[in-house]
This record gives sequence, structure tokens and C-alpha cells, in this order.
Amino acid sequence: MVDIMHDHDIPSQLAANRGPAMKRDASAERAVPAENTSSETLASMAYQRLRRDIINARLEPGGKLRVQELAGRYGVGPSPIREALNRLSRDGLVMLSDRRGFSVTSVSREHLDELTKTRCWLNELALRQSIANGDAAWEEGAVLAYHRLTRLPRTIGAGPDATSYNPQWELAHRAFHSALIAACGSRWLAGFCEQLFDAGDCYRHLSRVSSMKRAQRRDEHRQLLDAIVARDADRAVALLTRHVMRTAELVRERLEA
Amino acid sequence: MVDIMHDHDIPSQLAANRGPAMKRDASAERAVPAENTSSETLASMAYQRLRRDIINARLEPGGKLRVQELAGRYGVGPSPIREALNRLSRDGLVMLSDRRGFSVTSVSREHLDELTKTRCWLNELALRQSIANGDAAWEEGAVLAYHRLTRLPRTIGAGPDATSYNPQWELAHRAFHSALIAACGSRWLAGFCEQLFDAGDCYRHLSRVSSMKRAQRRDEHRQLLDAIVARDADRAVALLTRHVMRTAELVRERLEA
DNA sequence: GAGCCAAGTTTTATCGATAAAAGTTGACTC
DNA sequence: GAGTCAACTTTTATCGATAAAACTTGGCTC
Repeated sequence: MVDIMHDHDIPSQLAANRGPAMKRDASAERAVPAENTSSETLASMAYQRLRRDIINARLEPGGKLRVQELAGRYGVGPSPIREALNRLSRDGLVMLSDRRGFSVTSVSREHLDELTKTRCWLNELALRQSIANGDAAWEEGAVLAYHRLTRLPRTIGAGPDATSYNPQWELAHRAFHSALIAACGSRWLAGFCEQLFDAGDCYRHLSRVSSMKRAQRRDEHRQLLDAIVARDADRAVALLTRHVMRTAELVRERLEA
Repeated sequence: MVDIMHDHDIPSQLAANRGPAMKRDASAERAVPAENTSSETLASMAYQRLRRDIINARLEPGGKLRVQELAGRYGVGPSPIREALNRLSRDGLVMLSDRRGFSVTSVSREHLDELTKTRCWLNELALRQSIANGDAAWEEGAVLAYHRLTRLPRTIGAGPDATSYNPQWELAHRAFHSALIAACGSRWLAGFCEQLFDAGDCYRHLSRVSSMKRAQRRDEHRQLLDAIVARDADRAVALLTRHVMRTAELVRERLEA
């Protein structure tokens, strides 16, 4: 397995478990580095980190995930890693072959196309429901999520280098997309959409599609928000679909190169 | 936790594992009724059994799932059980609270309504796609799945007793519904539908809605198949939606009693 | 005397080390 | 050159230790 993780990020943050028992509530949104709680199990922490590392394309798709190696890397025993991998296997981020271990879900053009298609379908569904049912609180949630997104820099450091993704922006981006469909009235559907979002982000990070003009992207989010507030379902759906498709287009180009 | 499992089914088929450190080798394969391949891990077997027992409502919703207890029940160590529970937690069948163990996902009227709604939405989506894209092979798959379903008795033994569910019918039923949407062109969507189907079956078994007239139910499946073959998307969707809604209606009635 | 708080006990979950089985790779022979 | 056997690697399961949480019991206060 080719290791494409970045060393500076590895030294187990998990070891820094201090502080009392607070879950990932408001504080997680503000102060990210500490995303670990003493009341969280090692397995849950390993799950979060592993998930993040896969989504951020720090682990090569198709690459084998050796339990022992990961255990050493994250500074925990094999058991929590194993539990985390088992959970991820049901999230679609990790492939599990009995007696042959775990591997990062591999990517392909076909996979991407299916994923994109499915995202568009489910997003449309969820968005229309949200617009139809959403109350003022939902609307305000969307506005707030957008505001937070705009206040964060998309990258850290200079240039569109892959290592300079801003994890906070990524979180806020996810939160924004979740907020849009938060009023769809189905936790199942919302969960599915988030799952698909993660899988899509995996491709996006893999292809380093951060170089896309920031202004343009922000504009897409802005228009989306405006359509939401105006309760214009057709326009919102069209914008969101284009948003997803356009990203996929860029990813596809790079994937084939 | 109230144990509502049926004893006659429990005595671990896996318990035949005697001797010191002998895993599930060849002897386990023969000694056991079947359904276990030597190439399957204990964790995967535990996953399958646990999943079945939850779906078949043999484990009380909301009830605590004690690892040690389950280990004894299924005749394996705690570790495979733990891995199975971790997978199930991502399937939505098991709730996982850090440091507080596992429990069967609890049921409620709201939950059921959300589930039903979501099933209808996603089924419609998948069905329309399948009808639009499905080739002859897909059509034949549906016909075959229907045929197999009709050849099996819905219950074993006498009466509509809950213990007399025919596991083969349940499998065939699941396969039929999967076959209908097999050509939707998205493994994600198909997977979601199956997940929702399982969750729905959980409610169905819980409420013992097997007493519904068999003939009528079979008729619904038949009409559905006919609509498929006729490529009448609107009719197929209407039938499937009614099929799902009607079951939910029955479940809801019993749930409130 | 009743209710509440606190310390101790039991239960329960989590973790990591160890051992066994399956799979894999490479060399050797025919 | 192909097939087989053996050593090695990886994965998987179990066990025992550790640590946290819930329950219980006893004491204290009002």
C-alpha cells in the first residue's frame, strides 16, 4: 500500500485526551484540533480519524488497510482500529473481504458517475421536501451555515496545494449542505445524503479540485441560499444539481489524466 | 432487557465449537446445519445472525445488547460479537452509545412514519429508473424472483403464529423487492432501499403482520410484476407505494395497541 | 422518620497481547 | 515452464487486565 499520508499530521492527537466529558457539541465546531473527549471510546476516535483520512484522500483508494500498521500510526491497539474499520465498511468508505482484511474503497469512473447521479436524485428529493416543509428555524439555520462558510478561508497557507485544505472550511461546507436539507423530515434521507456527500468529497480531495475559483464557488453557494430563502424549489434544485455535476465534471477530467 | 427470543432457535449452532483453540474449521462446517462457509469469519456470521434476529424481532427494540450474553448465546467470543454490533450500528439496526454499550434500535410511531415516507420516496425513484433503463435480463430477474416467491409457503407450521415465519419466504420476499429496482443504475440507491426494507421488516415482524390475507398480498406482488413487465411506471409506483403504506398502516394500528 | 448525598461495590465495556488459522509468496523439483 | 510444497505474512479470535459507569448501601441532614 502506498502511503500518502502526511507525517506532520500523524503523531497521534488521540494521546491528547484531556478535559472532562464533553461530546462533540458546539465546541467541536469552534475549536477543531480537540475533537476528542475522554468520554469517547478509542474506537470512536479511530473511526472519526480514519474516516477523515479517507475522505481527505490521505489514504490511497484501493490500498490495503493493515490493522497493525494503523494501530501504530494512531497510537492505539488493534481492537479499536478493527471496530472502526467495521463501521466504515458499512459506510461504504472501506471494503471488507472476509479473511482478506480491509482496504480503502477504490475509485473508478463508473463509481463516480453512479455516485453523482445518486447524489443529484437524493438531494433533489431532500431539498424539495425541505423547502416545502421547512420553518423559519430551518431557514435561519441555512443562513447561519452560509455565513459561517463565508467567514472561513477555504485553504490554509499559500497556493492551491493539497496539503493546505482548511479542515474547518470542510466541516462548514458539510454543515452547509446538511443545513439545506435539514427539514426534509427524514433522518434516513438526511443520513444518506451525508454519506453520499462524504463519498463525493473523497473524490474531490483525491482530484485536488480546490483550485476551482473560490469566488465562483462561493457564488454558487450564495445563489443556492437565495433560492432557499425565496422558497424557489425548482431553482434551488437546478442550482444544487449543477453544483454537484460541475464538481464531478472537474473530478472526472483529472481522474482520467 | 426482556428476552423475547425463542429458545428452540437459540441453542447456538455455533456452540459446537469445543476443544481448546480450534476455530471454526472444517468440522464446524459439517456439524452445523449449513449457512456457514469455512471462508466466512465468525464476525460475519455473527453479523448475519444478529441482523436476522433483530429484523425478525427476536430481540426487543430498545433492549440492551450485552456483548458477553450474546457471545454465550451464539457460542463465539466477545470480539466477533463486538465487530458485528459495530457494523450493525451503521446499518441503523443497533444504537451505539460510547461507553454505554449497544442496544437494539428502538421503535416509535414517528420513526415508523419517517421510515415509511423514505421508503416510498426512494422506491419510487429506484423503480422509475429501473423501468426506464431495465433490459430484458432485469425483467426476467423480476419474473424469476416472483416465481420463487410464489413457490414458497409464507409460514411454516400451522396458524399465523409469529414463530412460524418461513425464513426462506422472507429471503425470497427481500429478493423480489430488490429485483424490482435492480436496474436503477445505482448501487448506492439499491443499497439504501435494502437497508430501508430491513428496517421496515423489523416493524412488520414486531407487529406480527403476517396474518394479512396471503392471497391479497400475493395479488399485490403479482400486480406489481405485471406493471413492471408492461413498463407502466406510474402504475408500478402507485402499487409499490400502496404496498408499503398498507403494511405500515397495519403495523401502526398494532403499535398503538 | 424520610429524603438526599456520598462512598463502596458490582457489573460492564474497552483494550492490548497472544495464539492460531487462512492466505500469500517464493523456491525447488519434475 | 508448470506445479507443488514450505516458510512467511496477515488476519482473526480469545483471554485477561484495566477502567469506567451504574447500582447499592450506609450515613447524614432537615
